[in-house]
Amino acid sequence: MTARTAADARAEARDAYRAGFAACPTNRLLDRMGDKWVGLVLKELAEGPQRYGELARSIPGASQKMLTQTLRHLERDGLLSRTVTPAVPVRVDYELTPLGQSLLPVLNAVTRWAEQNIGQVDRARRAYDAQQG
Amino acid sequence: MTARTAADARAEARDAYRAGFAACPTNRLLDRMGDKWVGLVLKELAEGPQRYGELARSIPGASQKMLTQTLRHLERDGLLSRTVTPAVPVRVDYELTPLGQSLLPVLNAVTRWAEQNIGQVDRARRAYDAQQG
DNA sequence: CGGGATCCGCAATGATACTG
DNA sequence: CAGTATCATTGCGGATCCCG
Repeated sequence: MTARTAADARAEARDAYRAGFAACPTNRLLDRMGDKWVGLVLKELAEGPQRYGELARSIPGASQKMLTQTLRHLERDGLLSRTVTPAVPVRVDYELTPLGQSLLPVLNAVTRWAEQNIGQVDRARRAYDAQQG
Repeated sequence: MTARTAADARAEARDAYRAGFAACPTNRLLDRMGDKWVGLVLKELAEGPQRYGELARSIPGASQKMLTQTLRHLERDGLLSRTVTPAVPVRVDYELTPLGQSLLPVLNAVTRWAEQNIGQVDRARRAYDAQQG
């Protein structure tokens, strides 16, 4: 059948919308910042360059894999730079780029809102949960 | 064996750290905002109250399930209110609460950075990909 | 020291059908 | 109209072993 059902139309609209959605800068950024360890890594590097091991010790919650993956993503996006110093043993330093530093104020805005309003959120959550299990 | 291996110690450190991590307001907020459709929904409701169907049409990329789930989460966190008007057919309106509105400037900060810097991010990404496939 | 490679479980996401 | 219920998928996050 070549009949165009309503479902087909909806599916097409979805796909078209999602193409635009994936390209939307805001959502791309939110997606990145929503990555579990991105916020922590940026906060750590905000205070200065650090070696891989230092980061790993500062953020013991992240597995090696996730820490490396997070660092690679941020490097790919140009938010931080990775510097390898050939020696024995090898030394690798991570540092925020100017672009990465320009993101810090945004991150701080998020942090400030979160700290100031987390109480209200928790109260709302308790009220919601109490009212209807 | 009751021997305490280094792996055990690391596992404990991880768990302890993660408990604190889960409680960190910033990460909780980033997690929520990172939810795929939260940004879109907030942007839509920023312009005024809307009915469920309006939202669904404005955001065709989201399935019914995900839209409803997103709305429920935001309602639970006290960021928006859900008003049911008993009628035939039923009418349900969603509206940002003051708390939800107070989050808009933060979201706008994210949007502004994203729009201004997405070009650099894309350039960095192309450079990274070109250099090492 | 700073990873890479691999395998795995589970939760997030989604498509579809049905309901008050 | 505004959902709920159900089932399928997939990929994130993680554990573990190995390497230069």
